[in-house]
Amino acid sequence: MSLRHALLGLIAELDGASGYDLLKVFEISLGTVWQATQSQLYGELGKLTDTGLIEVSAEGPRGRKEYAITDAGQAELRHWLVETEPKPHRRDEVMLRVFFLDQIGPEEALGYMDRMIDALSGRLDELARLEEIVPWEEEGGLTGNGRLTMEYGKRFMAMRRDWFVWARKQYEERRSGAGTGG
Amino acid sequence: MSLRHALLGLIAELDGASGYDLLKVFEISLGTVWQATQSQLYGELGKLTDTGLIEVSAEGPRGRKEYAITDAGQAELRHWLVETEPKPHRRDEVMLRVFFLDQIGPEEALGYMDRMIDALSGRLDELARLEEIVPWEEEGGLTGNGRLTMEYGKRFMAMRRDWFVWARKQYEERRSGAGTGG
DNA sequence: CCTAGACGTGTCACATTCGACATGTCAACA
DNA sequence: TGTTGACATGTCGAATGTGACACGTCTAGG
Repeated sequence: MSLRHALLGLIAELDGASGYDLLKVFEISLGTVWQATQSQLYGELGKLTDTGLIEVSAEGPRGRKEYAITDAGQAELRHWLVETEPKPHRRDEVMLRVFFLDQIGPEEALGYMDRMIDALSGRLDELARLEEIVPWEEEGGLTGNGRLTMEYGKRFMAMRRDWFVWARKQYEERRSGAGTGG
Repeated sequence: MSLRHALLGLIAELDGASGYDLLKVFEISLGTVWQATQSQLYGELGKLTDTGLIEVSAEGPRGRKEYAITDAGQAELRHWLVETEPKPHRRDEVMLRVFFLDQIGPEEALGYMDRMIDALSGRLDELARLEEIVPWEEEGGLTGNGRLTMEYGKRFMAMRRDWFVWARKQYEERRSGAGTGG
């Protein structure tokens, strides 16, 4: 269960963040690699506080609670980072559909691939635009890792787009091959 | 919820498959894009049968049940494939850790990246070996899509490995830059 | 005959996740 | 003064997923 560790890491980096702040980070910055809903987040903050891995370091207006990581939390974060191995948890709906593309007509299958190629190209454009806007040299915050993640995002989208272009070509070749041959 | 549709698609392609057979497919062939545990799978087969999307087409030795897709199931599968859009559900523990690599010492951070590079290289070797062994020209089954998935797996692993190599270099440059500069 | 191992189905308790709902505060502006 | 919208925290039920357990059958080989 990594939401716990995502929160722990975030609180360690962003000192004095509230649940609301953290939610924004999940939406914007961390969202590429890990997602969390609001109810999940507040629930987990409660559990982490109960377990003593984080603590409420200050309270602000509107019931705002600012969190800080405790020594126990730091130890747990470190343990997770250096002593446990990540297990890839593969679950990809886009690729799952590709698996069953035989089940629908060729027009629709090609349509699906075209839509995916368009969507991925769009995402790549967005990323390129975003990269120009973001103030990379700014102090504090996650921009160091943000840059790495941004590059990963770009490579990932490009790889997928290129694969779809290739798969589409394969599909058409198989199709025309079966048509003229046999 | 895509497990339902993964099963539906599989039963449509592999006629007369049992739960046990399907489990093998998840372990070997489909595992790259979608995972399922045994308890999940049998549970879902029961639900699909109750809903009338699949039916038990034959019973074999050892209580074996063979499943077939019904017209309603075919319609549902088709609906899912052509009329709904996949929502990417990003959750990647390996990349999540990268986000928090600042939290540990440089030796350990570089160690993590090296381990990832090794692991990915290993996976790529495995895939190359597997590709030579698999009888691609065989009739029936998933080899058509298997080939697409195989290529995707190769590109995905290679992309990640290359990214880690790049990120490692970035990390070292930032480190020595901060050390000699400033 | 016995037994190991593949084949085969199923349940149960627990944890995690999701989406919707409920509640309230503070600042800005008409 | 009223109201809009960002800030802010929380609960609840239902769906999903995980790992362990429980049970029974058929085949090959010692």
